[in-house]
Formats: sequence, structure tokens, C-alpha cells
Amino acid sequence: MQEPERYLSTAEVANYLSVGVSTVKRWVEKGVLKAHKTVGGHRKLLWDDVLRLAKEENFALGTLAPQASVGALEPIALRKEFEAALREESSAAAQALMQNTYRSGASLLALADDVIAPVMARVGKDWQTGRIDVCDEHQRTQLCISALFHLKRLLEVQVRPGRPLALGGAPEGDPYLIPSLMIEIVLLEAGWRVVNFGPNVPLDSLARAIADERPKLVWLSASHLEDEPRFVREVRVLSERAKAEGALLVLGGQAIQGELAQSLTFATIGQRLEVLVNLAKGLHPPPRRPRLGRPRKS
Amino acid sequence: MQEPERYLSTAEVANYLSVGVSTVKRWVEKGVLKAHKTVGGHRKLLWDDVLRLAKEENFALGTLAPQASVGALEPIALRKEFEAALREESSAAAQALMQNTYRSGASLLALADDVIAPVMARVGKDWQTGRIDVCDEHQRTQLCISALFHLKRLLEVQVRPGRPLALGGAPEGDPYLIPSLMIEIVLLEAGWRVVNFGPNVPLDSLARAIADERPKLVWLSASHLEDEPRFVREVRVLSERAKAEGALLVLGGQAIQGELAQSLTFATIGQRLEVLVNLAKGLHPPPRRPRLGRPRKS
DNA sequence: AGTAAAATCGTCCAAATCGTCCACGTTATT
DNA sequence: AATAACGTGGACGATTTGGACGATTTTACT
Repeated sequence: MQEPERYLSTAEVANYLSVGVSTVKRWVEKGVLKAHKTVGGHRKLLWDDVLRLAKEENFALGTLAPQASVGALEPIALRKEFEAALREESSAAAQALMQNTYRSGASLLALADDVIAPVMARVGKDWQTGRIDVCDEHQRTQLCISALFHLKRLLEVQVRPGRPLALGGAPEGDPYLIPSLMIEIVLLEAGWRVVNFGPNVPLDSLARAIADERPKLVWLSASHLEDEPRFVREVRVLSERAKAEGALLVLGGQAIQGELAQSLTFATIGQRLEVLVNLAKGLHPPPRRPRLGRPRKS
Repeated sequence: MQEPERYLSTAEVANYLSVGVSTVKRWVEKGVLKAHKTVGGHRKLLWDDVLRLAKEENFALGTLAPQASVGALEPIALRKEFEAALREESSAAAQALMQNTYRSGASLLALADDVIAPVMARVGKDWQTGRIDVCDEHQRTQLCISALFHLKRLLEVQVRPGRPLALGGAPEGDPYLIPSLMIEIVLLEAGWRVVNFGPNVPLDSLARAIADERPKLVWLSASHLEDEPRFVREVRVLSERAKAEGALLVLGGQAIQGELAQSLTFATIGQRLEVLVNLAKGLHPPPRRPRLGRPRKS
């Protein structure tokens, strides 16, 4: 059952963000926070908007966690829960898991690195070793994709100007959608504007896109490579082009390993998205809010 | 369409506007909202008035929604709007377009057949003829996919037991996601339970899935075939297996054309999803709209 | 038709929010 | 160091809101 979207009053928001009620009202009038006004003039704020602001400006979140943050952010428990959702073909459960994690204020980066990635890696291995059928693997993949798109939508609602741009995808011959989708999500969370070209992107076309869009960051997620030497060759060219345009090229994914990774040391980040996000934050530190003013009394 | 004028109770309106019931009553008395009173004094509000108020007050139209005032589907205008959304890289616009179409009560089948399919076909053609770059095509594809997933989520909330099962995907070597996604959506709209295996499904594995899940309908959407003779061979086998399990196999997609289509006449539906849905409705007449009033006693 | 459950009515009042104002820290400027 | 500019948090009366209450209406089911 679809839960109605949760609205908060100014007092609740103030409590949650540890600021005064007047400040919340002022922020709404200023446009920092979105709000609806009832006929009587009472403001109603969307929980997701508040959370987004809190994350973007890295607030020290208040003690109050309006949404039920029942499930702790325990990766192991979440992994089991996620696996169960996939096994039972319950897209609703998978979506709810991600949405609740997001709403409880936990980092999506941790969700991606410590829950989704390991579980999907396990699914892939189970398929390769014949423990599950191809169709099962496909179905779970589709479920995961569906949940990730849903999660992405929560992050996209409010776009702010002045964000740096990142773009990328998976190289030609690589059909996998999930890695780029996770990258898109964690970059959105980090406050970037993101263009995801999806799987199977020819690198020469990507170079043209870099020239057109002038991003600050370009990612390439390779889960599977058809022609390694050619890939290495093209990536070197691409890296030059990116550097010329002032963009940083980073490589990641299961296929970038061992010897191959060594020959591409200039920009590999391995498999953890954490590394990518730290890099991104180095490129564009999230702006600090001057939010000082009068401190708490006493 | 069925019931262009549906009345809402104060409680429903209150829930929709995230406001107390007393407040709705007061607003009606105040004239902010129009209402018709029954002889017994119960207020009946018109959906249009509520929507108008929500819009005036800048509400993020949220939650409930199904039967809005009728919307005549204007394929040409919608196509232009959709193309503009894709061109401007505005995922929000694309999502809003689909969502509003759904909420206005128009058929998603028509949306898929007369808006999305033609536009995306045009995008594909533009790419092949070199009018747009591969990356542009990829980006628009990703935008469309994102919007379709969002649309699918709106349909998934209304789950009802006892629905027949349909499953399918794109055959091995076919990487396209959108056709199966559209099929999934129109089948959900028609009241089916759907399992979408996505692109690149080996047909032998699909046969095993049929044996396991016992669907009533199996679709195969082929946009691109690597090995036609093999495909024909495997499809014949698959069709036999499906028939043995009591399932109907249907083929569709751009690749099923001309000579190939002739050799597979037993189950092709061409490119219009309308044909598929009519077939599905023949197998299982669509459910009726739930009735109002006192809920089932428990 | 009759019955009982569920939803809504009208009225009330406590609690919450509104807009406005100003004293008070912080930051930047002189 | 002194001062202006700015954002914050709280206080104020006026207004709005939302839930509780018993009485009534609507609806589903027999």
C-alpha cells in the first residue's frame, strides 16, 4: 500500500534541524526550503525536502527521526532483508528497504557499498556457479534496478543551480545497468548534477559528450570487457581528452582488476563507491552554510 | 471515463490534502471549497475542485489519485511535449507527463502505443542516420526508462490477489529494455501480475521459468536478433513447451517482421501493444473498479 | 425490508501556527 | 577597536487547526 507522503510542520522541522521555528519560516519565504501553504497560511513541508537539505548542507541531524527508523543501519541485517525481498520477488519490499534507509537519514553510499553491491555480486556468482537459473538472476536484477530507480527519484525532486556536473556510463560491450545507476545515486546524494548514459557507451562518443557538456567528473564503470587492449587504448585517449577539458576521469568496476588496473593507475577507484565519492568531494567540496548566528542560549 | 464525476467525502479530501477533517468542513463552509450536500447533510466534493485548490496552493500532488476528470489523450501534443522533455534532459518533465496522463484517467496503452513508442523509434532512427550522437540517444533512452519505472511504480500499488500471471522479456542478444518495460506496464494496467526478466533472456531458461511459474501469458519482445535461424528454432520449441503448460506465447518487436514474421505466424502481434492487451483481455477479463462504501468486514 | 457497522455531521475547545517585532551573536567593513 | 550588516531565536496577540463528543446518515449484508 502506498503511504501518503509525510508532511511536517515548521515546529517539527525546526526541531529536526535544531534551528528555531522563525528560521524555518524565513527559509521557506526565502526559497531555501519548499513548502505548501494551507488556506489558513500554515506551512506544510515535505519530509523529503527537509532531508535533502539536511544532507546537502551536512547538518548535524537532530535527535528526532520522524520516519520509523526501525531497522538499524546494520549492513548485515539489511543485506539479509534485501536478499529476502529479492527471493520473494517483492519489489515493494525492496523499494521500501531502500526508501526507509534513505529516510532514516543513513548514507546511501553505505547502502550501495555494503548492502546492494555485495548482494548483487552474490546473485551474479550464484548464477555463474549454477546455483540459480538465469531467469532468477535476471528477475532479481530487474527488481534491484526498479528499486534503484525509485530511490533515484527521491533524490531528484529538488534540483539546485550551481551544482557541478558528472557524467558517465558503462563502456561498449558492457550491458550492465546497476553499477552506473548506483554511481548516479551516490553522486546525486553528494550534491552533483548527473547525466547517466547507461550501458554500452562508445568511448569516442563519450569524448564528444565531454566536449559538449564540460563536466567536472567522468566515470566509466566496466563490469565486463570484450576487448581489453582496445579498451586500454581508448581509455588513454579519453583520459587525455578529459584532462584537456578540465574533467577528471575515473574508472571502476569488476573488470578493472589486477594487471589491467595496474596499467591504468592514473584513475582507478576499484570497486568501492566510497572512493569515488571522496574524490568527488575533493573536486567540489559541499558548500558550507554560514548557519551560525546566535547560538543556543546557556 | 467510466465515472467522470466521482464524489469525494470529506475524509478522502482531508487525506489527500494532508489536513484534518474538521478543516475540510470549515473550508467548505467558508467557500474555499465547493461541495454538494446530500439530503442528510453529508458533503460531497468534486475531484476537480480539490485538484484546483491543490494547484493554487502549490501542493505537491501526492498520493491518492486514480480517477481524475477525464483526459482526452492528445497524441500529437503529448508527443511534442515528450520530445521536448527528452531534448531538455528533463527527467522531471518526462515523469510528470506520464504521471499526469495516468492521473487524468487516460489509457496507458494509448500512451505507450501513440506517444512513447513513436518518439523512441524516432530517437533510434535519428541516431542511426547520424542526426544525433550516440550519447544523446543513450541519454534519452535512460530518461525514458527512468520515467517508465516511475510510471510502473504507480501501477504496482494496487495489488489484488487472484490475478493471472504474465512473464517475458527480450531474447538473448537483445539488449533493449524499453519494449519489455512498456509491455509490463500495459499488462499491469490490464490487471495482470507481471514478471519481467528484462533483456537478454536465454530461451531455454525461459522455458524452465514457464514450467516453474505456470503463467497464462508469455511475451518475447525482439528488437534485435543476432541469429535468426536459431531464434526461429528455439521459439518453436518454446512455443510447444508453453502450450504444454497452458500458456500462450506471443512475439512482438521490430525484429519480428517480413519473412520472419510469416514463419512464426502462430503468435506474432506486430508492434502495437494494443494487440497484446486485447489478447490478454481475452484470456482474462479485466477487473472491475472497486466499489465504495463499507469495507469488507474482517 | 430490516439490521448493524462504518462514516459523517455539527459543535466545541485546547494546542499549534501565523505574522510581526526586537534583542542578541556572528561576520565583514572601516 | 569600533561599527555596520546580517541572520538567528524568542515573545506577543490573532488566527487556524485538528481531534473529541454524541447524534445522525449512509452503506453493505441478510
